Amino acid sequence: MRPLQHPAIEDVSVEGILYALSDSNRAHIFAALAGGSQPCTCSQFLAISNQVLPKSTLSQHFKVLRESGLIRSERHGVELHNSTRCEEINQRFPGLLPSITAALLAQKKRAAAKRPRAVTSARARG
Amino acid sequence: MRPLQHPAIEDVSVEGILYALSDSNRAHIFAALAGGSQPCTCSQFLAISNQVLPKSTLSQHFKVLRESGLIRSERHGVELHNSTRCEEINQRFPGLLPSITAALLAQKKRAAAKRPRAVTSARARG
DNA sequence: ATATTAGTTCATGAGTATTGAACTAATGGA
DNA sequence: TCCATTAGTTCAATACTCATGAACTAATAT
Repeated sequence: MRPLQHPAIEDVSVEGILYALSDSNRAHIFAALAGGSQPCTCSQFLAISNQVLPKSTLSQHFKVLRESGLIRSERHGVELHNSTRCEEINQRFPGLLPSITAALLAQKKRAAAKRPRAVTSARARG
Repeated sequence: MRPLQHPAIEDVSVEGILYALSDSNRAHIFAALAGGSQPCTCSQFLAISNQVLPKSTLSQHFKVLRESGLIRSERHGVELHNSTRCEEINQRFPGLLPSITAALLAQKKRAAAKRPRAVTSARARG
């Protein structure tokens, strides 16, 4: 299995970051990684907000996050340990990730307040 | 010609905003609208950073920006006057747009410093 | 009326996303 | 050592989305 590729921090683009986080599932994964203190495996996200994702799909999402520079993945035995690259990115683009994370959280809270028990659709760009 | 559709501010999603701005051309257009003091027409952007865009493509880009809630377009005679909805959005998602705009600007400056005279490619997500 | 200008819609080819199935690689037993 | 299990990747097929030339609409001017 070929080694995992991570872009150098100077090759990380704003557009790439925005694109990676423009998908609800990826945004969810990233928020969870950013919020937690420990690196997470991919399969911890096989279920996201009431929907089950095929693992091939999940693998692609992690690949997009990794190639955008948002996360770092390290192989430990059979699993991957994923963590964010927030510090590096925050140095390069100060305030960008915190404000996106805050906005996603605000949106989530508001949605939760509006519809007590419902399903969040993926790729809802409207 | 059917009237232009703008989402209500409470229907604007973070994902939609991030997606709209994940394209270099749209990000460029939005930054210009945000930076300038006057509403701009679409055709002012027929040329963007050394490349010429077909007007059908440009029309689609404005549609995406409009439907994401980032801009408002008003018909004045035969042309559209486009302006941002930054104030509304900043109230709903404080700090989000300023930090994205700042990051795009920082990236642009850095790129300009690195390559004295070159062409910026569209949809560069790497 | 006709021409011009600004922007939209449509059709199509190119590109990208999703996902089941097959695969690889690491590890843990018999 | 060999087989099973587990975690994740790759492949292939289908479905979807994007970019763009051509045809169109609507407003204005001549």
